[in-house]
Parts: sequence; C-alpha cells; structure tokens
Amino acid sequence: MSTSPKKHDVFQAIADPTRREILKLLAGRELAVTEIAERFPMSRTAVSKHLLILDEAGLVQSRKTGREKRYTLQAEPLSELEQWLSYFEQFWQNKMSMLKHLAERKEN
Amino acid sequence: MSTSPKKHDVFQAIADPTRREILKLLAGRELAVTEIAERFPMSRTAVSKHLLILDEAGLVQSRKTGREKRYTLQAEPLSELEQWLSYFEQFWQNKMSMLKHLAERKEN
DNA sequence: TGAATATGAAACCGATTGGTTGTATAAAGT
DNA sequence: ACTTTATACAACCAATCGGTTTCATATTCA
Repeated sequence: MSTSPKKHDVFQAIADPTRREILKLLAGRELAVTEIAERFPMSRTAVSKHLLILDEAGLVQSRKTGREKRYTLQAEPLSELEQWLSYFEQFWQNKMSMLKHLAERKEN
Repeated sequence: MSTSPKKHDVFQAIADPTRREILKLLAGRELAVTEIAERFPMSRTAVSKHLLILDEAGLVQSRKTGREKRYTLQAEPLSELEQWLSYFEQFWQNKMSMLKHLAERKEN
C-alpha cells in the first residue's frame, strides 16, 4: 500500500469544536474512551466516532489495555496546519502578533 | 446587537480545500467573483457560496465596483487559528516543554 | 460461572454541505 | 434601445455529518 488517501484530513478534523476539545483533553495525558466521553454532553458512541476521525487524521494514537482503549494526542500532523498558516502571516493586520510569532520562532 | 453569532467560524471556513485555494488566490490581490470562478472546475454560483462562507468567517472583504464585486483577503481572523495552534506546538516541536507540561498537570 | 464494564458496529435520522440549474436584476457596451 | 456581462437568489439534490439507539463481543470482577 502506497499513499492511501485518508478519508479525513487535519483541516476537517479540527473543524468540529468537540474534536478540538478532545485534542486539548488529550494534551499530555492518556485517556480511555469512557473517560473522554464523560466530559461531553453526548453519547459515548458519538465521542468514539469523533475519535475515529481524529485517528484518521493522525491526530491521536490508541493503545488497547485490557478492555480499555486508551488514546493519546499526536500533535505532529498539526504542523501541516502551521505550515499553511505561515504563508498568510505576511498578510496579517495585526503586525504585533506577527512580530511576536516571528520572535518566538527565532529560538529554534 | 452585540457580538452577532457568526454562522461560520474560521475553523469551518478553512476546512474546505476549495476555500483554502480561494484564500491563496486572493493573497495580495483583489479579484472579482468571475475571475475567481474561472480558476475552478465548478460553477460561478458554487464559488460565490464559498465566498459567502469566507465572508461570514471574516476572511475576505468585498467591495462593489460597477457591476462587479471584488474580493480581497482579510487574513487577520486566522490569528484565532494561530493562537489555537500555539497551544499544541509544544507537543511536537519541543520535547522539553512537553515534559514541563506533563509535570504541570500531574495533579489531575 | 455469571454479572458488570468497555468498546465496537450497524442501522437510522434530521440538518448541513457542496454542488447544480433556472430566474431575476443591475450595470456596461454597441 | 438592445444585448451582453456580473452577480444574486431560490429551489433542488445527493452525500456527508453529528448525533442517536440497539445489539454484539471482549474483558474483568465477585
């Protein structure tokens, strides 16, 4: 299998506010499906679907431990977004945030 | 009216590849609807709808000149995206700050 | 072993999305 | 004046989205 065409890309994945919340939740820790679903006013199944979409976009990783499936953040694919964004920074109205961003980046 | 709840936010607006292309097209120049639509394999009406969504997200500005409606990029709302992204940068660029982040939320 | 728990999978549903065609209207060109 | 051009608006359509409920299947606990 070469480059299998992903059904969901990063841009689509983060378009949904619930999925963005899930990503923040998973930032720095590993959580099981139920633990994640507890935080949302929707069914576990719905959350599970969101996790699947995030997985397709490569934004989460999962690992089975016993009967649980535990998810972790995989932030790296967000670099695609960052790269896309960087093109537009020169068109910013707010020069300050642009300069700040540039300065922060200098340390790399 | 205070802050009118926008029907489309930035995250949704950039989720579609056509709209992302339109934004690139408008980077640094002003184009009329027809001029934009020429570049895409779809009807002018379809492109017009994409422009409306981009407008709702504040990502383009329009100005009527004669019978034309000319659009320009308004990149500033992308700062919301940048801000959102900046939270996650530590999870793929810099392992040290990632470890720091992990330590900070240990008590949960 | 039997009950409780964690998850997945399938069928379904209403709303939204991304596109179309057709019609209307205003502005410009001849 | 008439035609062409630029655009908007409305109706329509199939596919996808975000959610639900129901059922099946492992795994763990008592």
